[in-house]
Amino acid sequence: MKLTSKGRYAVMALMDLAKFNSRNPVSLRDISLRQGISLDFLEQIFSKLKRNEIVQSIRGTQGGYILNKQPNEIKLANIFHAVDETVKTVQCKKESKKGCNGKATKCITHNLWDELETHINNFFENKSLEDLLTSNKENRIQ
Amino acid sequence: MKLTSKGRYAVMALMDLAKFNSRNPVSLRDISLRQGISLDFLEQIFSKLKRNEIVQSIRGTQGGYILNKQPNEIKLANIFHAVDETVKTVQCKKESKKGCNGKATKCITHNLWDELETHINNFFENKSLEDLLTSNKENRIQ
DNA sequence: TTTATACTTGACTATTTCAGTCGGGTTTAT
DNA sequence: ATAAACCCGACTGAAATAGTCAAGTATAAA
Repeated sequence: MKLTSKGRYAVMALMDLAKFNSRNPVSLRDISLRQGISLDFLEQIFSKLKRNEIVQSIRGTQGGYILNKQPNEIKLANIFHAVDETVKTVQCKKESKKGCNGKATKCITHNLWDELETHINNFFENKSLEDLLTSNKENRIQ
Repeated sequence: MKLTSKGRYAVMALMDLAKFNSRNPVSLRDISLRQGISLDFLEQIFSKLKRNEIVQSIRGTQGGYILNKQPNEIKLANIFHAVDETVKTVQCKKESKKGCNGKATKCITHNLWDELETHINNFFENKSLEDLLTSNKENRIQ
């Protein structure tokens, strides 16, 4: 099981954004430099974040992005959902009509993955950007 | 984030094994047919399960595999560990000496992934094969 | 003792996903 | 005007995944 970089970068970038979000928009170039993330990749990510109304963009010189909500209103679940980071425990989820493994019935472990998915989603839904910022401040990391 | 088929198959196969484990060994061929998993792939998986002392093998005609422990002693964590299914939330784990993203310090989100990893591992460590069998029986699936 | 069943091992491969790159835009403050 | 920034879609190399394939060895049963 693994999380992809896209989701991780999205969280890193949004934390960065929240930290420097004092009035003025923050450019992706700045985030790219501070966090060590490819600028092109960041653009892809922010295009999705914008579409999902997590950030607003301001074009032109001196432009950049700003948060579209308060940090405590932005849950990890929202972020991951925005960048298509899904918790697909297992393929049987997709073709839920015909059942798993090509058979008519649900596979023997189906409920397990359901449960796990819920377990992980709970974690993501109870964690906001603000929570991350606070715990980050306490620990004095970067 | 996703779980691979190897881990899922391992769990399916062990549940199948536990169910039909009344005295006689169960052949991979039977499991393959019942669960719709490639025999060759099952062989790879069971080679690991054996190495990790989760199952025992009996060679020759009428041979097969049997569980090496009671179902309540086999946790999901053991199974996943055996088949190299790891919860790698994020790459910064690997090179923990030099820090994440190539910088000297931990990345801004490091603690988050640590926490998530713990959260998921708790789930796996508190779930045994027996638990799965019971809840499966209740739901009358397959 | 032959034979069929079943485990054992390691190399190979097609497909998909990931993480990013590249090349073109458009908008707007200065 | 021009440079800084956002915007957008296509492309690509590398790695991981999900198997396949081939060539064994062990053993129960006929």
